[in-house]
Amino acid sequence: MIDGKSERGDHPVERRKLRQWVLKITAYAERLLEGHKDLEWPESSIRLQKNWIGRSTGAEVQFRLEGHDEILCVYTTRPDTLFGATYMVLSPEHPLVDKLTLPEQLGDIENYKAEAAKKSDLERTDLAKDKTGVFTGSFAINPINGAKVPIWVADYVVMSYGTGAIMAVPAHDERDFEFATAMNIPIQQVIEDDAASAKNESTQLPFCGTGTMVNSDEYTGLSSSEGQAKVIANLESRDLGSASVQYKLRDWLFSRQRYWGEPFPVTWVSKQAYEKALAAEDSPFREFAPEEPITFEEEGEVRYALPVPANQLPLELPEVESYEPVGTGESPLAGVSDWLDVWLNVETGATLASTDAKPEGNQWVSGTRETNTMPQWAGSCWYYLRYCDPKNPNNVIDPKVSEYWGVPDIYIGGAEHVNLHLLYARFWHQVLFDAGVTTSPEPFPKLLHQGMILGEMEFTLYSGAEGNPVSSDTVENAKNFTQKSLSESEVEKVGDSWVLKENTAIKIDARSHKMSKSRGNAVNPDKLISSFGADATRLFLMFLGPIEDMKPWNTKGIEGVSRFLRRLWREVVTEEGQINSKLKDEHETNKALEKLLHETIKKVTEDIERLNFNTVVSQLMILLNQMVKVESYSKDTVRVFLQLLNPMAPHISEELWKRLDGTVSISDTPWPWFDESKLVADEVKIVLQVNGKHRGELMVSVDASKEDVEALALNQERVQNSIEGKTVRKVIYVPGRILNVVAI
RNA sequence: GCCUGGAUGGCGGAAUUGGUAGACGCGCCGGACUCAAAAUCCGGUUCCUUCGGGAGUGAGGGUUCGACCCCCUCUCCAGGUACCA
Repeated sequence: MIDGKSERGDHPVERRKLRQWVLKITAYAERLLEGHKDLEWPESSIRLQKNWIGRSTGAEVQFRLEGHDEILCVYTTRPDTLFGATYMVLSPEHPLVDKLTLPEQLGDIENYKAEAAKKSDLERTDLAKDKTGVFTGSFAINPINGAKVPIWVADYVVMSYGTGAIMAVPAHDERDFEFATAMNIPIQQVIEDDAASAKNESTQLPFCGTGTMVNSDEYTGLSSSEGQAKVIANLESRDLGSASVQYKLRDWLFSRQRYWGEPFPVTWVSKQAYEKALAAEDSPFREFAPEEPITFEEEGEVRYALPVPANQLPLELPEVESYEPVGTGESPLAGVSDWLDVWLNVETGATLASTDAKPEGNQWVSGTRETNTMPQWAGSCWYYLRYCDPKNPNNVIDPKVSEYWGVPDIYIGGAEHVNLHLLYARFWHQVLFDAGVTTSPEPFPKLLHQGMILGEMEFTLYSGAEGNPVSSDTVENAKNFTQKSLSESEVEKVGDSWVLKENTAIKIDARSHKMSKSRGNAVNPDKLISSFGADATRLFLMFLGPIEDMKPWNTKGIEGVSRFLRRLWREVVTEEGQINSKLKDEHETNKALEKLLHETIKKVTEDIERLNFNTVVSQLMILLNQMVKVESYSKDTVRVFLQLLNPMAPHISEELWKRLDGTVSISDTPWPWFDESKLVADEVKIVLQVNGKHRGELMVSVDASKEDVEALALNQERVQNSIEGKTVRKVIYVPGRILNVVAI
């Protein structure tokens, strides 16, 4: 939406009350938080969901109203600041606003409400700079000390959180402080900042932390946390409040006013029809009927939501000529009258189009189908279960099948899904778990966010109106300058910045951008595959860097992995298509190569487990480089190499495997194992340091003692030179790694 | 504003437990092969250097025999989020 108009088509946008369906995700808020502890997810993603669910603890406090019988209930996380409540605020939509508005304030309040209604939620928060509000003329009584506090209406309080009303404590809340200052409302300090007091300073208001209570009668001197408990206890004893937990999470609006999407399996009927449908013991309607009927009033008549019985499912969308809106804000389905209006048999559930004549018998009643449809989440929240049992006509998934397959081992997806899909799917899964459909409590035990691949590095030169080049660090708004993209040969790096070669005073903007159509920097994988093959393309994507990182693309880099694969091919197959004669039938005899092979098995196995694919590729390159260097090696060594490569480059590894007399497919062979004993060398390299500085290295046998190594080290010329004229104070020896001589 | 990541050669990155910083690859430089090119192979490639060394992982400080790694302060970049009482 831009300036009150839709971005597409420029239509005016307005808010309208609509009948909607919501899923009660708030009932699972606690479960969704609780479940986090068993998830192997990035810390930051768990934190994101936690913040989104937004659990807070505090108290509901009841304020009596002067001259009214109603009670004004507010939610606060800081009952310890109750003595500092110098005014109250109602959200403009709060139901008590009209009642509390005195006649002389009526005009102002009405105007203010109208203004607030015009603003979208976004605008209301966008215009957060200056606080606005209007006094109602009424007062509330503070339950803790009987003080009379004025009641205001302001849009910085929203109806959808807590009770839609607050007690305002300007001394200890930034927003209230801002508002009170603007409206000239008294500010009463009731908490002291302990850190400031310790330094003999006075508390800087607004002070929003916890501290020591002051100006609070018998509570003065208590810590915030003690005070909170005592204030709540006091209120509870007088039935004027109670401890309370609130969530930011709202119930989930699950209906859409469009054609596409699963229609809600509900028929709206009269009260008589509804009761009749549920009366019979064996009624097919009973299975899905809610405990309390769901109703709404339409043109003075109350309509009852009768669930479509199982024998009528699935309810499918009607074939229609047009998906155009009907103009009322309802779904296009509301215009498909031969689908919309039905004759319903309240005993059997049978449903006929209303274009047919009404069948005989008083068990047939008229009904109207629900026209809202479901959002795409209706499918995306459980597909991973359904994939395991896609043809099951009776259930989402057979619980036995669910138990066999379990849930996805790992979910790889963007972080933008954390507060949408991943939260929604967890909710659905928990509901299905409670219903006994699935046997695992959580759908995605392990989560990984892959990083985005950016376009190639671009060098951009900015020029002013006269075509004069401008240094990029002086450019604040790029739109005011002409941009020219430069090739790498026109720029060079000086210090930390990229500059123009011909004028090194001009800095160049050098960065990678998101791949996008508009920028034209997208890379077509089909082209890569046709030039380099699918194996090289896969391998390069993995070689680029850590999977979670955002990385710039560099098409030239694919040459490297392509060469690696071609070199491997040449190692195994000669130009004539024969197996290379350097590959021997006997077991590996080259000790050094065998050691490297086992190191590679270990590293590849562990790195795949950790999803460190880039280092898997590096390690395989190291091994191949060594194989190329030596004169000959065993076919077994190549076979293991191919097995390790197989998950990364399945085609070439399978082909070479077959050429090495592989009878079964390489992917059916067991993963190679490494022999710990093959990893230990007879000799190890010890790095020699003097005062932490590298001063040479030494090969010693693995079981050399500290004394032996020390003696050898002190014999080295470079070591001697470094300690000349100094006294050796200490020698630190890390077996197999390092010997550090500390000399002063 | 707040929260979360991150910063290492010309570039992508490696260093998994505090123990040789720059693995592996790209690019670049030099050479071999070739009539030539492609392909391939060999050598070099952090910076400075008086060739002994010295400096170096965004900046500054600290802990340690030893710090890319731990602690403090700051800068920049990326992502998320915002009247939630």
